[in-house]
Amino acid sequence: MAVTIKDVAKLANVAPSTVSRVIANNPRISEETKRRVREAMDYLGYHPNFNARSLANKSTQAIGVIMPSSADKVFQNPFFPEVIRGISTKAHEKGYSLYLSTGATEEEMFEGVVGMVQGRRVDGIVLLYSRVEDKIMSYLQKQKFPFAVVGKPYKNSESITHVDNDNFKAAKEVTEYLISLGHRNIAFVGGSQELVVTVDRLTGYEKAIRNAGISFHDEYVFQEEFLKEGGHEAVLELLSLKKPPTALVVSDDLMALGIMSKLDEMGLSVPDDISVISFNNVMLSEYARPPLSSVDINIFKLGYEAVDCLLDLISNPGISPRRVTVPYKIIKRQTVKDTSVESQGTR
Amino acid sequence: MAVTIKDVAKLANVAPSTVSRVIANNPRISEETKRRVREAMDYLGYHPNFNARSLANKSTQAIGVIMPSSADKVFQNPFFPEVIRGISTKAHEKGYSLYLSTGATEEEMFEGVVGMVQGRRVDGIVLLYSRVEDKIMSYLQKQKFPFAVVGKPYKNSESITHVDNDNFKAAKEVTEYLISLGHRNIAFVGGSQELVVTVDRLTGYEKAIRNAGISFHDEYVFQEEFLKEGGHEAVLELLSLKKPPTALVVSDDLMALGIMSKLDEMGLSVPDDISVISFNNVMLSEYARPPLSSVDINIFKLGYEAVDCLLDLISNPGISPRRVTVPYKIIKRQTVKDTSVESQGTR
DNA sequence: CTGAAAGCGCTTACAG
DNA sequence: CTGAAAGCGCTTACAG
Repeated sequence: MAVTIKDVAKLANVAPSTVSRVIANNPRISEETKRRVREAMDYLGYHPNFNARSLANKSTQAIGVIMPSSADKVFQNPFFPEVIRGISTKAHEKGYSLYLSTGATEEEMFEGVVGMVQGRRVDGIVLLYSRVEDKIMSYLQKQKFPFAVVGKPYKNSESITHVDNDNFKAAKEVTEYLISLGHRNIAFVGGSQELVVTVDRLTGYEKAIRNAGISFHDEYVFQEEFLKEGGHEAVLELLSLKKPPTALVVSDDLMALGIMSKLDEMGLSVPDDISVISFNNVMLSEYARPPLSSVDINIFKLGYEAVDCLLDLISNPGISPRRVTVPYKIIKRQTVKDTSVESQGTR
Repeated sequence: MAVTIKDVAKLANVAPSTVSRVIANNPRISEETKRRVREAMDYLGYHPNFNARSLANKSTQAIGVIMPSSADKVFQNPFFPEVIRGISTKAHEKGYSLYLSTGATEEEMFEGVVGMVQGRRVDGIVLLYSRVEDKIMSYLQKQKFPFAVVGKPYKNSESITHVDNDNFKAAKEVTEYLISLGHRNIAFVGGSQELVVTVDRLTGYEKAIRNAGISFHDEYVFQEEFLKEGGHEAVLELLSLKKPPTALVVSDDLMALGIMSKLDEMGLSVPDDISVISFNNVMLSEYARPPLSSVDINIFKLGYEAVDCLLDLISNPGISPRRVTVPYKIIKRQTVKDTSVESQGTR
C-alpha cells in the first residue's frame, strides 16, 4: 500500500540496499546515484517506515518522558509544560520524537516504563522528578538503560546523569536575603518530603538559619503538596503558632499563590504583615498581586539540558555520568518587606 | 540479547507461532499450553518488541498528540496539561501510548505530522486546536488518516470527528447573564481570530447583544493572544474608549487574569468598576483575587472523549464521523456585579 | 489445537 | 561504488 524502499529502488534502477544507503547518506554512494534515488523518492512521496527501521537497526529515535502519574495533582503544575517545552526543543533539534508516559497509579506508571524499555519503544528516558525512594529509577539503573533525571537523585547521584539547580545554595541564599532584611522568624513551606528537591531546599534554609545564629524550630517547617491547596493548609497552621513567622520561604510558586490568597482572605497583607518568596518563577508569579518574588530556576533549560545529556549517553554508551547544574536567579518583586528600619526603631 | 519469542518457544517446547498466539490470547490454544507458555514468559522476563509487532501487524497501539508549536505562547496555557490528562487517561485505559508532536515553527510541525503518519508511528491523531485554515487538518483529511479534533473544524465539520463545547451557546448565555444584571456596555475580548473557538464565542456574544436590542459596536471587540500579555493590551485599548464598557466577556482565564492584574495596577476595581467573566475555569481562576467567574468547559473530558472517538474510528474504519458536545457550566464567583439596583436608583 | 513458512520494510556485513 | 542475502522479532494465512 504505502510506498516502500523497493518501489523507490525499482524506479531509480538500483537495489533496495542502495536506497537505504542514500537515506543514510552513506558517502560511498556516488552523487549521481543519490540524485537519481532522491528524485524517485520525491516523485513517489516516499517516507521510511519507522518500525521497520527500528527493528533492523535497534534504534528508535524516540525518547520517553516520565512524568508523575496523571492522577497526581503535581501534574497540574505549570512546571511540566515548561520542561516539556525544553525537552521538545532539544529533541526536535536532534531529530528525536517524544513518547509520553501514561498511567494513573504508581504501579501503572512502572509497568508503562518497563513496557517502553523492554519493548524497545525508546532509546532513552528522561525522568521529570526525583524522589527519595523510586522504583522506576532503580529499575532503569539495574537495566543499565540510558536515562537522565531532572532533579538530583537521592542516592548514587555520582553514577546517574542528572541536571539540577543548586537547590541547597538557592534556598540558603534566599533565606539569607530575608535575614538581611531584618527577619528573624522565618518559616519554610515545602512540598512532599518524598521529593529530593524539598529536602535540598529545606537543608539550605536550615543552614542559613543556623549560620545566622537563629535557633531552628521544627514548627517553622511545613510540608504540603506542591499546590494551592497545600498553601491554604500551611497558612492555617502557621497562623495558629504562638509566634507566627514574619517571612516565608516557599518551595513552589503555586503554593505561594495559595498562601497569598488565603492570607488575603484572612485580612493579612503581603508583604506588610508577612513576606513571601518562592521558587520556580512560573509565568503566573509575575502577574500575581502583589507580584511574587521568586527564584527563577530556568525550567526550560532544565529540560533542554537533560535531553542533551541523555542523547550523549545514548550515542556514547561508555561515557561517564554527567551532572549539569543550571544557574538560578532570584527575581525580586513585591512580596518581601525590609523590616530592618522598623526593628531599629523599636529597639 | 533481549529475550525473544523464540527463547520462550524453546523453553515451553512449542513453536514461536504458538507463543505469538498465546500473547494474543487466541482461543484456539489450549489452556494447558497457554499456562506453560506464560510460565516460560514470566521465567524469562519476556516483553514483546513493539517495533517487530507493529511491522508485522501494521498497528502501533500509539496515538499522536498534536499541540500548537512549542514556540507558540499558547503552549503555556494550563489548558494543555489538562487535556493531556484526559487524553492520557483514556489512552491508558485502552492500552494505547502517546506520541507527542515537536517542532518550533508551523512548517516543522507539519513535517513532524507527515513523518508520524507516513512513518507509521501512530494509528491515529488527536489535534488539540482548530484553526480557520489549517494545513495539518487538510493533510490528514486528504490522507484519510484517522484523527479527531478537540474543537470545531471551521469547514467540513460534519465530515470530521470532533469533540467540542457549544461555544456559541455558552458565550451567548454568559452575555445574557451580564445583560440580566443590568450591563449594557459589554465588551468581548477574544484570542486570535484564526481560532475557531474565538469565532464561535464572538458570534454567541454578538447574538446575545443584538437579541437584547443593544447596538453592536466594533470597538467593543478585542482580539488578543490567549495570554496574560493579551489581557494587558486589551485593558489599555478599552480604557481609551470614550464610553468604556462596564463588563467584559473574556475568552480565556489567563487573559482575564492579565486584565484583572492590569486593572488593579491602574486603580480600577473588579467587579465594582468593571465586571469580568471568562472561559475555561482553569484551576487558577478559583484562587484569583477576587475569585474569577468562569465557564467550566470540562477540559479533561474534552481530551478523554476525543480519544474515545479516535479509537472508535481506528477500529471501525468505515464508521461515520462523530461529533461529541461536552457540556459546560457557568461558575459564578466574585468578578461580576449586579448593577440593576443602581440603575433603578438613578432612573 | 499446533507448526512451518512467508512476509512486514528496513539495515548491514560480505562480496565484488 | 553497488548488489544479493540474511536478519531484526513479530504475525498470520495455510496445512494438518
